[in-house]
Amino acid sequence: MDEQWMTGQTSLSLGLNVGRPTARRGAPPVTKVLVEEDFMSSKKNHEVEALEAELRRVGEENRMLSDMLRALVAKYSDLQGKVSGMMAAAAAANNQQSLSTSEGGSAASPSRKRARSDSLDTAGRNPSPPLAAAGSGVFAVSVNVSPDQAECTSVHEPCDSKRVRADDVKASRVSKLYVHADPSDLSLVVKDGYQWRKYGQKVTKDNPCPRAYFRCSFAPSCQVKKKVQRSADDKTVLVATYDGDHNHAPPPKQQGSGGRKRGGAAVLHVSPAPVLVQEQRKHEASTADQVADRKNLVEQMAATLTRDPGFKAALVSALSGRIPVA
DNA sequence: CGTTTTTGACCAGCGC
DNA sequence: GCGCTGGTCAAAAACG
Repeated sequence: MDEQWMTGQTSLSLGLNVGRPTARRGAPPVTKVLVEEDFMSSKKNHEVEALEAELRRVGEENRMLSDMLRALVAKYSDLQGKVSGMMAAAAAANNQQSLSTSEGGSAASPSRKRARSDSLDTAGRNPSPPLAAAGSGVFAVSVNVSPDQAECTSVHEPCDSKRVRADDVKASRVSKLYVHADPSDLSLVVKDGYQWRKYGQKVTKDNPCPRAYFRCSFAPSCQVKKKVQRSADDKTVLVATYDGDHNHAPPPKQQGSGGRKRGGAAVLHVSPAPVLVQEQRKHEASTADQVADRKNLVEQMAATLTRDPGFKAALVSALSGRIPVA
């Protein structure tokens, strides 16, 4: 990170009082010390000076962290806009390319192979889960990437590509969804508007929380799979990994279909949906709406994060080791 | 009774 | 070849 973006930001009232309250409480009032303890005054003075210096340093650090967080949010917003623009451009380019080569082409690249297999069920396909609107303070971020990139885009999981098989690469896209769930809710259920049937659960090596495996139960032919696991870092965050695309329209909004209770978290989908050729025009028409939605979401996420004392603590601990103390 | 969840067993890929 | 690990299967249990 360069310094400029940090210094450009000046005020953000986050209440990041890093260590300040305890320092204050630990130090007796200066005047009292000076009056009552003459013989120790010089020693106490030193302590007070040290504490004041520490206080100033912590205050400065507090301000710096606030600035960094603000800049981070601003940069995130900016990058999100750029990424969506690039994805739209790339999709448009792919659209043109596939249109020019899809008929009668013999030298099929891997990506074209996938596109062809996808085309079998392209009609009526819904590219990404129609995630339900979030409740207040609940958010999720989804990243749509190619399968081999997917493992590296997660903040919560280490890059681990050894399990990426050839047929996985050939398979359809992978997207990740981060859902802020109630910590007291132990279920691994992410409400995303589709019906899922759990077919397995496993405890993985890198995370003590079990990982649940789901298949789409709405359409038997639908090959979409979903893995849900709590983040190892933050147990309140559910990480849902979607593997593939639904080949059917989303089910009508169910109020607990089948009568079964559906626990879990409300989510909010942030990412641009993976756009297929046939849906490209529709997508472009709604790009303006999506940009506006993303802006709102970024603001909502920032508000959520800044309200969360746990996030502040984690941010402070994460950054404290990286900021050189004078 | 049909559907979903649970859970131990099984399988395949990978590293040593 | 062996052990480890992630993913899937399938029978039994649970649920509405």
